[in-house]
Amino acid sequence: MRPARPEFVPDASLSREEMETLQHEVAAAATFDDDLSFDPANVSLASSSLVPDERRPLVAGVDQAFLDDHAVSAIVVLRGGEVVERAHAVTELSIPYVPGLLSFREGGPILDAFAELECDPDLVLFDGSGRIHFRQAGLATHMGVTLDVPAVGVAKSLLCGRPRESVDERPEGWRTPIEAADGVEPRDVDADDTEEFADTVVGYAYQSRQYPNSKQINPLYVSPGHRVSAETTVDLVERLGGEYKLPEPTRLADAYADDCKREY
DNA sequence: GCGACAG
DNA sequence: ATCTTGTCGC
Repeated sequence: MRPARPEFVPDASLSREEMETLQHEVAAAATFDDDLSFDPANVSLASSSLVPDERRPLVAGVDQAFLDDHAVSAIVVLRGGEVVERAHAVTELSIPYVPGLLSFREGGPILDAFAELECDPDLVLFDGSGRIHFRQAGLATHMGVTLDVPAVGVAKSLLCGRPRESVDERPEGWRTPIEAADGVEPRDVDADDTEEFADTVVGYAYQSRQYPNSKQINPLYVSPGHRVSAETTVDLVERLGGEYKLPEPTRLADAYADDCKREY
């Protein structure tokens, strides 16, 4: 799979200011409404289904592992509970991690792995934020727009924005909106409605797992990457959840990245 | 100036 | 993200 929008491919050699300018363009090109090729209700981890394969989406999980200055980017594609393809790439890293600019460090390596992928996923889960980002252009948004594929971001901690309610000690399945507050810029520069933008729901905190008598687990922070709404994003992550905290596609990609790293 | 900050 | 054994609990 190759970039549909080459002009948005993250370039690690850009200046910080140029990176932020590109992020504004990516955010302007992003769609935070549902524009899917499938019915979210047909998303499940069941290995067999009465629903014909054509209507069961190919869902990909993407994750990375690191060794010194190299990134191992891994992609695992599922149809229901079955793995239908895996791909990976080892890429040299050129810049350090900077909060808010993650896609410029890891985006290129991820696209290298996508170049190795034969199929075209109907949905991709990324490890990081999408719309929950200072300029509404987190890793999932940047990659989703560049590949023009429905994308969601799944992060283990909150980059910015504000949970509507406290996220402490919540039961499995619980969710609460993440509002833009003052940490997220509006996309429309001409808008004079920045006050109400603060109430915009840019994602959700979602308690995917909780063990009975064990230490409290932190929620996941999910957000739209591209071509999916915040509400559908949580629904999809819920439907793709298995026995662990991370949704199955992400968890499998995580394990596959580690495997590739060991034998490298 | 202070605090916050995906992976 | 990564360096890492045992250990507590379902």
